[in-house]
Amino acid sequence: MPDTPTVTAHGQISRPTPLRQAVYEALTELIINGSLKPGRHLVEAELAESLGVSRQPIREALQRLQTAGWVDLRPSQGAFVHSPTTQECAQLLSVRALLETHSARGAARHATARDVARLWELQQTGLAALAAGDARAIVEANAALHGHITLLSRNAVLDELIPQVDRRVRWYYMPIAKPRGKDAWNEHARIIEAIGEGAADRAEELMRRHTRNTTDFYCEQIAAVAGRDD
Amino acid sequence: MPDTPTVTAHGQISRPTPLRQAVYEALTELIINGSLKPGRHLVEAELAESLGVSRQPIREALQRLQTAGWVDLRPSQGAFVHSPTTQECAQLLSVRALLETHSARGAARHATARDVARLWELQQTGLAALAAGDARAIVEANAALHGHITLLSRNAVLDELIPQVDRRVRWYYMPIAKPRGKDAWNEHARIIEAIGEGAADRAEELMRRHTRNTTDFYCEQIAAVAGRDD
DNA sequence: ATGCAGAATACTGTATGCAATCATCATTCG
DNA sequence: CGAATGATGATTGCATACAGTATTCTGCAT
Repeated sequence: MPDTPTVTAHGQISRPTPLRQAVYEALTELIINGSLKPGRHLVEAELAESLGVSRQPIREALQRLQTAGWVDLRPSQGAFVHSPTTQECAQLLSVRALLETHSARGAARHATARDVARLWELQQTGLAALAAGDARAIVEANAALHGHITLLSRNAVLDELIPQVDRRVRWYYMPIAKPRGKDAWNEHARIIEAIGEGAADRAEELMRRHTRNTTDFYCEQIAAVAGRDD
Repeated sequence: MPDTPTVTAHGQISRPTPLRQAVYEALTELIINGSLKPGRHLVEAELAESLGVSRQPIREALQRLQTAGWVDLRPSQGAFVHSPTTQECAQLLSVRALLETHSARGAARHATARDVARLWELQQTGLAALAAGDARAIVEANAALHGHITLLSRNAVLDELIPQVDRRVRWYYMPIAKPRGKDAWNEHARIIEAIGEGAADRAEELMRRHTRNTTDFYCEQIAAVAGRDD
């Protein structure tokens, strides 16, 4: 994909994409897909050369990666890919549950018919991915759906905070996406219905249960795995 | 104060503080105390000169300031001090309520006697500031108390997220700190009691009411002011 | 063999310079 | 007289160079 100016879907004019942004996206991708493993020392000069840019945009991207929780930045030592603990994953999921529950309520209050139609489209995408058994596509569709619900909540603060939590959850979520899949997408359907009817309380409660189910499922899976090698 | 390595109170060895950190703190201070007003264009070269450093640390600090919500960073145009809308303040307060409620529950479950004693100390500091009528000190003590509760929740994710929300709330909160004061600190006392007894449910509920009261109070005040000049 | 001291190396932190981009203002044409 | 257009100055984005610090390796004494 060339870095020439492009036009977004909304007809917005595109400012030339800063390199630091491209670097940020490239690095998150490398971390998510496992090319850069947790704990690995990220040397600025290496990254700069392999991505074909200077150290400056690398440094700026690393700053953002730190606040997003992808890397740990230790003074005069450099950047290290963040190593998640199972404890942290559980905390991340529980915080996500809080925030998304709140956003479901907001979505139910603000969504238009058009918005809801879009949610059903995303739901279809997810079901297709589930049928195809593509874990990566499932996780992506899941993130897209949840992200759109957040958008519909019309809450700028949530919209800023949730991605920070959610993208990381997405990372940890990958291994359990398939087994959890069927139930999760049934729950999605009922949440969308509630949003479509503007039933704020019901949407909130359904989302609360949905995220709690996901959290529980995750913890069980982890416990099962931990039991094997402890 | 020289920047030679010193030893902190916890016996930790202090890595030399990067300039970007100092710049970050200096700029937040300037924004909070009003020297840099919302909407103002922050020119890198100006800041660099006035702080006596080069543009590089300034740029890195601006990156962090953006993710923390203090400034808006528009590509190839530079940084602008974020202009909060009343709507955004309300959203910020409601999200803070969610997160702090959750952290109060965690604190009640994990706090030791020593931790609780520390909370009472902070409470005393707050009462003293209240008696002195020093709005700035009140806000600071309030932030310190809430921050310590978050710490006690032993939840790394909350500990990372709440400051992002809380520091901004602190900013908006300044004007209403005094009138809200008395009630707020009474509520604090009961929350601390609940934490001391390890009563998670009660601590959670008290915190929920406390943050809701604060939110309501803020909205009323804003409405009153808006009524005047609309 | 083991622990320690010191030098060498590698990396980060900071400063500076140059090119690309944007906003502003004067100018010209309808 | 107003609007479109081109030139100019200011500012950001990126690259490179240098200084300070941490880590590692080697050699030596115990």
